Amino acid sequence: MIPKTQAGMENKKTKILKAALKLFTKYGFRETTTSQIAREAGVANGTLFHYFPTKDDIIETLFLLCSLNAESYYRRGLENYKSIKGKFMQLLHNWLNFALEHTEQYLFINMYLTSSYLPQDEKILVFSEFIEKIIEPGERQKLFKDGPPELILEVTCNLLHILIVHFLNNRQKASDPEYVERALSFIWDSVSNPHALSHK
Amino acid sequence: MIPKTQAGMENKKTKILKAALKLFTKYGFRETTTSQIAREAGVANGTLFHYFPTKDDIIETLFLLCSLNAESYYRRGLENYKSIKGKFMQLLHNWLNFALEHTEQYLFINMYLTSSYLPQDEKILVFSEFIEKIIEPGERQKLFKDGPPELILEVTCNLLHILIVHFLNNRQKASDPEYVERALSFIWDSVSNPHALSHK
Amino acid sequence: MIPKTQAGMENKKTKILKAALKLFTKYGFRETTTSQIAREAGVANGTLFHYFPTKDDIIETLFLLCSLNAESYYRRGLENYKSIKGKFMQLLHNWLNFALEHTEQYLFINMYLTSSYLPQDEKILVFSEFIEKIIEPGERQKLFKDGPPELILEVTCNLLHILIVHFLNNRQKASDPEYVERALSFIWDSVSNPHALSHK
Amino acid sequence: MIPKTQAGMENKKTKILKAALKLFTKYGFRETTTSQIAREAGVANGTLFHYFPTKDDIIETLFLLCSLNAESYYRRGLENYKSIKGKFMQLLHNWLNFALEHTEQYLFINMYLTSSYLPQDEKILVFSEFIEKIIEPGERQKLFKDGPPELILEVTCNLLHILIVHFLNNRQKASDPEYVERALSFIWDSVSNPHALSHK
DNA sequence: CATGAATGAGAATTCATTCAT
DNA sequence: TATGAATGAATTCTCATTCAT
Repeated sequence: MIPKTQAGMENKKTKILKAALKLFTKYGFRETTTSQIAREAGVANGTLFHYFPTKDDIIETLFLLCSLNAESYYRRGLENYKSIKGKFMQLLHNWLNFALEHTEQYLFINMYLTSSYLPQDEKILVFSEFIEKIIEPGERQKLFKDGPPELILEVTCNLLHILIVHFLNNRQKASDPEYVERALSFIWDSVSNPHALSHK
Repeated sequence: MIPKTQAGMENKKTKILKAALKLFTKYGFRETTTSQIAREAGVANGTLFHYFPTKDDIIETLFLLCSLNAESYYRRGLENYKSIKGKFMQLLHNWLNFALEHTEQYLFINMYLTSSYLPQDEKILVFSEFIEKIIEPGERQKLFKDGPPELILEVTCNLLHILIVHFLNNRQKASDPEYVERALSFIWDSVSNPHALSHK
Repeated sequence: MIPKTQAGMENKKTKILKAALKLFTKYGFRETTTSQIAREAGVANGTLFHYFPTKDDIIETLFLLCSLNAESYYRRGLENYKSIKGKFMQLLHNWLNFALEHTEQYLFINMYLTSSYLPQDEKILVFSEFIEKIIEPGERQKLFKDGPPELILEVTCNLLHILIVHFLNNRQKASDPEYVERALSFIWDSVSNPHALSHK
Repeated sequence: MIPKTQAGMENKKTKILKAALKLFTKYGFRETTTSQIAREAGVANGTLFHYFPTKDDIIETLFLLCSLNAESYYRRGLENYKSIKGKFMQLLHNWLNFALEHTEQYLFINMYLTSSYLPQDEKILVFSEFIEKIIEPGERQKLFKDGPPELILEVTCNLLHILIVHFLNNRQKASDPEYVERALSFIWDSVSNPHALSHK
């Protein structure tokens, strides 16, 4: 995730971010103190504030970095699919892979988006593209159940999250493509219109 | 006739719990301080600790009370249904009604179960009965999708929560029995085995 | 100054204010830390913040109290004088007496009004009455030199301050009424119009 | 020809001093941080400490430099006057001119001498010459009011400061020689013995 | 039972200063 | 000489908890 550029200089910043990522996902935002982060990172307390003026800055920076990394995942292979359902399913796979390969980052994004630590309006909508490219076109094709796109998004994200947590706790099952496929289809089944002719 | 002193005693304890419930659900566990609770309850700071040795005790007590109240709701009318699906759907209705009538209590239970304020292992499993009475029998009848009962439970609870929040924000829709029925069926659709003959 | 009411309750608050008054006048606002004040007052660090939410609150409270005390001094005997000059001179004596009897309080007021620690606009004009009752009427009678009333006030206050500091460092001279009278007349000489017939 | 390296060296030192002078007079000693000074000077944080081992060193150096500059002003034209009053008045004009032409330097000297940032005993008496050459001889001639020379000095400096601030805020008035003359005479009137025959 | 003053262990943050390069 | 990353002691302030009354 965080670039490991020219040694020394970025090193401490990286260490701080790594420590923060680890502790935040383990204990929560408020439960993690800046001195814990500094200690875990092996730097002095003041060093942390040399790089990040406030605790919130660490959180925002982490969110930005994790989002960028996630983005590089969730676009993958979308062009291979013409159908909405194909794109939808691919996106679920992409998120799952991201979560499997960058578990802390995935958990951090989830924490950030659901936390009450930060005011709602500061949260960037990472999923706007998902709505624009998949849900709204899908609705025009009557592929999804009736209801506001936000609700479809909510249901999708939450079900996906549950399944992701399931796979994180049972990593061996994540190696079985068939099992994964079946699990992820539940999501489509939940939000798609059963009467639609979704001729894949 | 209830003796005055005892009434008084219960009064303050109750006031504290009510204040805590209100503030916790509004601002979160860490964001609510014990002195805020005392002020809201109209009692002295020390009085709060007379009844509850620690802040966590208030939270635990509230969870217990809310759980008991919830329990009295979610058993309602279950005996009217023989089929697993009937019981399952009734249970969803019960939770929804509980949330509509005791919104703060419902939100508190949800907060408690998802919060990182308390270590995971302290959280009591409120839904064990749900698993024993509905999911496990249902699985034996192949009514549910394959997967561990905990996963079915998780999916059910999360979808239900999303819908409940939707209804809390759109209370007038909650008065339309047909709309409610349709919304809650999505949950059954998500977790039930489509190939099962669920002849109610 | 600070009321010593019913023992215990006010005690700590009083101790804190006394300690703050002493340290602020000795070392300045920024140079005095809240823990120094707490230590000097013999109370715990948190106790200080139990009574005063912020450091600035201590300063504001002290200023208010000192101002009230000063007020009770600088009105004394003014009614005995009909002439502007008589009132003017009496006021100088009153301030001097206040400074001699409540040195720290006088120094605190002076610090507060000249400090850059607090934003200008928060400073209450303690001398508005002086301008209204003495300088402006005096100007209408052409008793003072030409110039904005604020400048007359400034010169008066500054000269007075210099003399007060002189007397604080040479207290025995303050016991010589003649010497005091002569010293304070310098101020009148500086700001009064030499051509005016100030027939006392 | 000035060697490049040396020029560079002086350059940075000068930049730091200029930046410090600007910021100190604008915000105060404690309110100005060393990194603000470095930033304003356009040098690295460490560079500042290469030239000045401590923050206080910057302040002391500035005071020395400003004092030297002031000195070059306040001696000007003194030799044209034989009388004490003539010299006294010339000195006031010199200070005023210094303040008008080097406002920040004047304000810095004033700040330095009145600040509680530095312990009293570190403050050097800049005005010893004033006392030796003007006040003490003047007192022997009974030109000044009775009182210790330090008091005469204090009164003079403070009144002068008030007037200087007045002129800094009303620079157009400083261009009117007659107005200036009248304003500065107030000072002489305040400290001089009215019974003395000050036949210039 | 009830009070609320008192506590003190941290919390986030600041900043003059150091030091390796 | 010049840099700027790194430091850590100190600062203001928070808050769950205690305790004498």
